[in-house]
Amino acid sequence: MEVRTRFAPSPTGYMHIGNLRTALYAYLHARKNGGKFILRIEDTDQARLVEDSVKVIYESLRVTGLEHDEGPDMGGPVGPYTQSERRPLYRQYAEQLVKEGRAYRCFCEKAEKQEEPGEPDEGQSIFGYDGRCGRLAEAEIKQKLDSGLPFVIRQKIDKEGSTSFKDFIYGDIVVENKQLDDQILLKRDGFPTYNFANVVDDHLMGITHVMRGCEYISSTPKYILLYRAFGWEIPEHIHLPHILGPDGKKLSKREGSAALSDLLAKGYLPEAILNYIALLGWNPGTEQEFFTKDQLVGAFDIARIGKAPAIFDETKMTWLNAQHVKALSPEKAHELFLKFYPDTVIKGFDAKKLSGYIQGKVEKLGDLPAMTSFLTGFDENYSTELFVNKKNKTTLESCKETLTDLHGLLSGVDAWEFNPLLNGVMGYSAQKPLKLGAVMWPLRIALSGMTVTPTGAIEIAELLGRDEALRRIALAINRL
RNA sequence: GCCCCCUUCGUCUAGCGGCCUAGGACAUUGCCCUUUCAAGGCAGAGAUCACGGGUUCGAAUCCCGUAGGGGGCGCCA
Repeated sequence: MEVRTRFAPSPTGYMHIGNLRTALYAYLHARKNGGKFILRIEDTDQARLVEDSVKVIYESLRVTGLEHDEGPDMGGPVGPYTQSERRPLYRQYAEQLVKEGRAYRCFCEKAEKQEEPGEPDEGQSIFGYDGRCGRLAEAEIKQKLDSGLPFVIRQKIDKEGSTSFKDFIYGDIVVENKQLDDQILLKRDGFPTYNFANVVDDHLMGITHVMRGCEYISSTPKYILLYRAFGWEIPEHIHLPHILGPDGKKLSKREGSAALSDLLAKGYLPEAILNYIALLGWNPGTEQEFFTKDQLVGAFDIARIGKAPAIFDETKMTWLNAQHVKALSPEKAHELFLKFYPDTVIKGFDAKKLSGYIQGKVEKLGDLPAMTSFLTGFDENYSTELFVNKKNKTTLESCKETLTDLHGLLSGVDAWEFNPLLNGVMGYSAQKPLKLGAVMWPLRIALSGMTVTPTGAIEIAELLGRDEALRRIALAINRL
């Protein structure tokens, strides 16, 4: 049977990284098995519709390359793929259950959820519905209906016994039926709840593997009861452990890494993001950690998904991102860097050359402005203490001497290019004699005013150009 | 309150009864390289496998309990 997975986000306005991972796994599983990856929009909450948020979903899938085979934008054999357009279907199936006595109309007042949970009400549970409308007599129902009372449709759950299912990750899950609520299937406004729509749609759309966050694991028995009520085949259920923030709590927008857009803005490569989140809860069974998207497709296996929640560690993602940056072709890297360089760098310097020099050191593209600040934002008041370096045995005095020599030497260089510059400096260090590091250190400090730079002294000198480089060296000599 | 789930270095993880003196990666520390600080290479430190009982010749691996954490109990998804 063809594998069919789906990603079913609700349009909230941003792509949560946990949801993205769910999409990734569903995508990988479908691709790995030559199946179909379907996009379904779950917009059944009319009160929460966010303008343009469907676009965010399309855009997120596009930039990460998680292309779907069927969806609202391209159609497919089991459309429509937007739940708000499937309302008649849900009504039809809900009515069918009512007719069969597996669901009933409930005329009760809306039980507003308290915003502040506070102390749970003593005694009477605020949890669950007592099922009273399920015991209404035929005549009462007719009378309420005739008087135009609004109603919802609730699933009728026999409180005897228990219901179980086998989760692919978590194994057998058994729940006493008395724990199960007569959940609402169809809301007062005629829209289905998630609880109902997901079952109807997953079945109608032929989904073979239901992948979603493990917050649904407790309600899955209710879905199982629904599948049984309809006599539908139960798909494979694959509940995924959560991704947590550094504090071990839910990954929140405050961390600045909960949304895909945040990560992209910081300059993480889409492929690196996929690579990193794939490893949060899954491992290939080998020691490989660097994966392109295609390599993930090849290596992915739902059998190797773990059970424990994972903490999102931006440090490790940064490292992985650096690996992906290194793997880029120089042309591609430069093209991407261009989007992050300040205008002053692009206009004032050989940006292409710069990109080539620093590619191996870029961790995330958002660091580029700070990394290149020494070019345009040279701070002439840098501390002269920077010149003192134990390892290279440089002192303020030695640096002054070296720089004075270098200034004279470099002034005479014919072509201000990497090789002549390097040869000049190397010749000087050999002749002096001084360790190359002892020469390079003061030169680099003088040119950049920084102790750590994204590239070496010669490269910086070349990028700055003769006049500026010599000016900075002269400045350093004066200050020493 | 009731129910479900989870628990191996700081973090991501390997491990599915003997290969474990618990392996790898990030981070951290030190060394090396000397066409440069960095990057790269190498090495070290870091986990009484949450805790307590069992089962077994043998347990990180199986069973039970405890604790801690997470999730669910919405006319949200």
